[in-house]
Amino acid sequence: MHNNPVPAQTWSIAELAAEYDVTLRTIRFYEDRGLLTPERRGTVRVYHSRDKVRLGLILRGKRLGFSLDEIATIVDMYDAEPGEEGQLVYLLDQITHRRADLEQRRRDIDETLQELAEVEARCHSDLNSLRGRTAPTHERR
Amino acid sequence: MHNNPVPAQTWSIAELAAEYDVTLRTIRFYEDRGLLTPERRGTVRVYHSRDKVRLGLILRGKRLGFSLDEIATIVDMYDAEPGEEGQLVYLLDQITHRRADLEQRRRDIDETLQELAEVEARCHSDLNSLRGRTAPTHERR
DNA sequence: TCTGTGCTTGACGCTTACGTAAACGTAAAG
DNA sequence: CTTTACGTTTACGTAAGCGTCAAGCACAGA
Repeated sequence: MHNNPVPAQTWSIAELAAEYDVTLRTIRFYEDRGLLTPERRGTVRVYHSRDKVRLGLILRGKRLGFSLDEIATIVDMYDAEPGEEGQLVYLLDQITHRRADLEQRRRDIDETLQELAEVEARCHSDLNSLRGRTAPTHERR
Repeated sequence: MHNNPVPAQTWSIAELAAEYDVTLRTIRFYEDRGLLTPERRGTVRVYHSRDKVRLGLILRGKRLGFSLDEIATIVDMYDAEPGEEGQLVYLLDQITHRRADLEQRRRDIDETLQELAEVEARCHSDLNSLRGRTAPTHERR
C-alpha cells in the first residue's frame, strides 16, 4: 500500500474556461456569487475536481434557464452535509419544489416539440405543393 | 345558415393579465418587442384569441428560459405563411435548431431529476439514522 | 358636476449576468 | 533585462426584462 497514489489533479482558471467554453470573467463572477470557492495559492486560483464538477452543474443549470440564485440552492443541495433534522426536512422540501419545477419544464418542452413537429409537417407539405406534386389540401389554423 | 354566429370574443389587457397572472406592464412590453399586436379601438387595446394564444406561447417560452428574441422566432414560426421555397427551407432549419436545443434541455432535466432523486434518498436515509433506526452505511461523494 | 375605474403614454429605475478595459504582479523564456 | 504569458483586482458599461411612478384621457354612476 502507498499513500498519495494520485496527486489530486488541479486546474487553472484558463483551463477550466477552455474546457467549458466560458470566459475567465464568468468563472470569477460565479466565485463572487459564492458558487465556486477555489483554493488560493498566493493570489492565484487553483481549481480542484470539486470546483470543476460544480462548474458543470452551474452551466447545466444555466442551460435550463435557472437564475444563479436558483442554481446556488440546487448545487448546494448536492454538497449538503447530513446536519440536523430541520435541515434535512428543509432540503427535502426544496427537492420537492425543484422537482415540480423541472417536471413543468419537461411538459412545456414536450408540448413545444409536438407543435414544432406539426409546423414541420406543414412546411414539408407546402414544399411538396410548391414543387408541383399536389395542391395543399390540409387545413391551416 | 347565418353569419357571425359567434361574436369572436375579445379581452381587455387587464383580463389577459389576470388570466395569465402577469402585469399590464409585461403585456405592453411584449407588444413593444413585437410579440403581440392587439387591435386598437381608439387608443385602447383589444385582444383577440390569436393574441391570447400567442401570450400563452410566450409565457411557456419564458418558463423554458428562452429569451424574448428566441421566443419571437419560435412564436412567429407558428404563424408563418406558406411563402416561397427559401422561406420554408429557412423555417425548417430553424425548427431543426430549436428541436436540438429542446432535446438538450430535456436531457439536462432528466439528469437533474435523477440526481435530485439520489439526494432525496440520502436525505431519507439520514433521517432514519437520526431517528435511530440504523447507522448510515451508504457512501457519500 | 364630481368621483371613480380603467386605460393610455412616457420616462426613469433596478437587477441579473456578465463584457470590457485599466493597471498591476509574477515567473519563465529569450 | 525585457518581453511574453498568465494571472490578479477594481470599476464602469450594457442588454434584457420588467417595476414604478407621473400625468393624462374617457366614460360610468351618484
